Amino acid sequence: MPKELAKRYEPVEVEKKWNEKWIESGVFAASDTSDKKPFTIVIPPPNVTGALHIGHALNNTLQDILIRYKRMDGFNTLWMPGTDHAGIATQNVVERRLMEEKIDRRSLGREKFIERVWEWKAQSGGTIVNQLKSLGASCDWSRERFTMDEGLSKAVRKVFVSLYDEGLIYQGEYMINWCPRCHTALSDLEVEHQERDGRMWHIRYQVEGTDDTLTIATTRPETMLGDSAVAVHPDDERYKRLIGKKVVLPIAGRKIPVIADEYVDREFGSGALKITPSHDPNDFVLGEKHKLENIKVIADDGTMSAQAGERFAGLDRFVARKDIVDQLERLGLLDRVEDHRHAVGTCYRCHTVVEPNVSKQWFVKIAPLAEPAVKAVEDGRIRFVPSNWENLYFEWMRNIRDWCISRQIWWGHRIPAWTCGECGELMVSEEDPTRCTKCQSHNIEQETDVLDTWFSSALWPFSTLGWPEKTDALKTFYPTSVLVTSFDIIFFWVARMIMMGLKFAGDVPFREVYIHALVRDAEGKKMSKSKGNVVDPLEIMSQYGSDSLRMTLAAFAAQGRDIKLSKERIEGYRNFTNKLWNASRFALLHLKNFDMDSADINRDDLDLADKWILSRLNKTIGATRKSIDDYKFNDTAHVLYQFIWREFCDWYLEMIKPRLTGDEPGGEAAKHVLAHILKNTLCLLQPIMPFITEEIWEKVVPSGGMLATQPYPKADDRLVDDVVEKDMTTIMDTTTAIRNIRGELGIKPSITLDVMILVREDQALKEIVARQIPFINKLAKVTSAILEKGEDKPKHAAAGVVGGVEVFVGLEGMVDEGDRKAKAEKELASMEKEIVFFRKKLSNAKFVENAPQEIVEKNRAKLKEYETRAAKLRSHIMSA
RNA sequence: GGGCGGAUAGCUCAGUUGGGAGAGCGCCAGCCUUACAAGCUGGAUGUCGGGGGUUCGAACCCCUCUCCGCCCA
Repeated sequence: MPKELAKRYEPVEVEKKWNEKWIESGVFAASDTSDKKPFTIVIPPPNVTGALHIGHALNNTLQDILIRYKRMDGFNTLWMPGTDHAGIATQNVVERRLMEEKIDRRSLGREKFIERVWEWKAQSGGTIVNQLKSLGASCDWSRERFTMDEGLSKAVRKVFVSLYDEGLIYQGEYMINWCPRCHTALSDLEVEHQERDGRMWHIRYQVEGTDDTLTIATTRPETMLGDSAVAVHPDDERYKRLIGKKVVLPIAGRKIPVIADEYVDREFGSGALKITPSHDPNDFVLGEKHKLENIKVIADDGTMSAQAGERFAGLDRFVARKDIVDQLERLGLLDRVEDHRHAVGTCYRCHTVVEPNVSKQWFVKIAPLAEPAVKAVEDGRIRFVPSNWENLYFEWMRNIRDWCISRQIWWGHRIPAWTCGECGELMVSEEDPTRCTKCQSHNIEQETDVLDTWFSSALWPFSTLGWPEKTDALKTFYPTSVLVTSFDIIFFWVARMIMMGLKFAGDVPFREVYIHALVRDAEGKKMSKSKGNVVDPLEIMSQYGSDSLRMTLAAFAAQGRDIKLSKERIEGYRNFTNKLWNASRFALLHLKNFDMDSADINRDDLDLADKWILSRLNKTIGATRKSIDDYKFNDTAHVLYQFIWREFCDWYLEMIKPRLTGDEPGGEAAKHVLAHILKNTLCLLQPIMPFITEEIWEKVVPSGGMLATQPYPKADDRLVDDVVEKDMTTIMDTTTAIRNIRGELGIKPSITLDVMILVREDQALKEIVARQIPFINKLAKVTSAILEKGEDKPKHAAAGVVGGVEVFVGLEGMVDEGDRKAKAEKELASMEKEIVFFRKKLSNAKFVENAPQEIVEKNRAKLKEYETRAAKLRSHIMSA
């Protein structure tokens, strides 16, 4: 027997309770060996030391909706959870904490520092996982992984070594992006370009042995100390005569050649380009081509190096810039200065301006990996949803450059390469060597660099399943079903997983990639702590409950558009949670002694409303399933919202009240249907709002299992009945027509009105309406009766016409005659407008000829309906 | 400079084989109506960014212009 619901829903307590119960009972656990069809998602691993932000909330809500739906629908469902070690970000956090103790990591030493990071991980690492749990994320938590776990680290080594052995990993001196603050190389992707207001300095270089000068233009005068040449276009008449000559570098006094290269854009700046191979990627390329000297004038910490000259060594690069400009000005070599807006590369972790730098790094040769990865998407083995992201993916993959994977930090997977101190032999191996493989010396040292965090993330879909071991989990769950993520990490992560999955796990890592929106603030700006415009999901969850947040996020998760979120928008769905609670409370009040397991809708005493709500339920089931299958979560939320609030609560519950309270027969049938609808509704809603539905379910079926393990409803087409829906619509419209008259004429709701209902032609409809009179009475607060043929229409009545039904609301002594007439005329006027519209359309021969018969008929029917309604109204106005 | 997305009610947004424009919030009016005032009932609201074209018919297809966002160089 069902139990009562508390008067109010208290989300915080309820959520805590179910989190514990779900996890204890193991309902989220997947089976490595099961006959059921698998459905797998690997979580995009959040930073282990991070905290849940609204983007996580959206990302994980959507995954959880899919997972819970599939679990209920009978799949062997695995949602693999875990966290990422987030090398640079985590190292930065720990460094900052050490700074508070006035400790520099270098003085602490590598080992001690790593210890501190592990300590910090132990201290804060559970936070985000617990936050995901409070969100309701139904991961198989027993399988939680971390990118630095032993197993995953083994996978990293194995991949590194085999790529190296195949020649796909190499070490070399190339131009990379250097963050002087994080003190590490970054991949191209990790550089964010920001538009900034800068300057363009035009500087005169003296041509050797003459009074002639050559003016170059630069946005970075401090790099001139490292210039190795000046380049001009070979066909540039202005400079042709200087090609092959030398110019004197101001301040430094070095002589550098003037070279010709078609790369130079004659229109840009002065048309003469200073070349600094050590500090500009394009100059680096030109430098290689023309065999120019690399002079590194900016050190790794962002200050000028000794090579920049004594006067500048140790100066910050931006201080040096100012200094150099001042000197040039004094020397009269500064031709002019222009304002110039340009893009500046910044570190994606700390937003320091990155310094292009030539240094020795490890790279992955990407082309051989990218090719099969492109093919996998081209031939549909991986599908992006929405599909337009495929273009972005192709675009990037076609222009992809080798991936710099070494980072000069300490926190991460240390590169498994060793160098012999005696003979210089380089050894790369999975196991730590104890001696040099060439000269047997024990004097060997491991590479100090660690790998880019994304290197290990790229293996996530199979490393978490036990690879390189051939585990049952891997066999059962790989390839995974879908990856859910946002577009900003398609390059960082999605593309790399595809490459690595194909290379090492022998198949695509996932069949589909669902790309969801970015969450922005109410004005559409990106949320950030510094702007102070963040919506904190934890605050929302404690204030409104996780379910309200989840429902809101789902409702706004339309494909292809960002989500603008604010508290007010969440309140609407908090109200919906409340509505669901109260409707369930009402239902349970009336189902006190009802055996919920016996709910039987195959009865012959069902009323119109019963059949209607069953028909609506089954259409809703179909629509809900389809929308989740299509990743249209906003549709899912919308369909359920409309069904529960507008149909179930507003109409069905109101209509069965007279039967439930015994004023009308049929109470038993109503209870069976009510129980059925309630149970199904909870099932349908569970993937989006797991907590409240589970809590209600416990009261609805105390003896049954958890809602999270119930089968997901399947639509039963036999219960879909369009005739019933049409009849019910007539009853609803009739009710609304009466309410409208009351409202428009300002009659108090407390007054019970007398209504006569006339159905002129349709005998079947007349019977249906007659049967529904008690319910119309209740819903519109009237006493109504069917007007028989020959009976007089009431005097002083306001008339309403709905389809085949006319209503006459008796208003004697209540309303001014003029008001009543005015209302009828207003309605007539709007109807006549419709009639004109349809007549015109139907009198167009071309329309009738060309439009599909179905559409023409539809228009004819509408015209006819409006004409009869208008005729009826007219006669009422005349006779009133 | 190249690419992608967006412009629909006051606000936020739905709207696919082209067939009389929708939701939520807000607004106006009226209500304690035995589940719910976080609620109930009724109501108002649109040159679907501008212009042109295709079509019997365009929010939707084509061209063009304007504005806004994002990504890449």
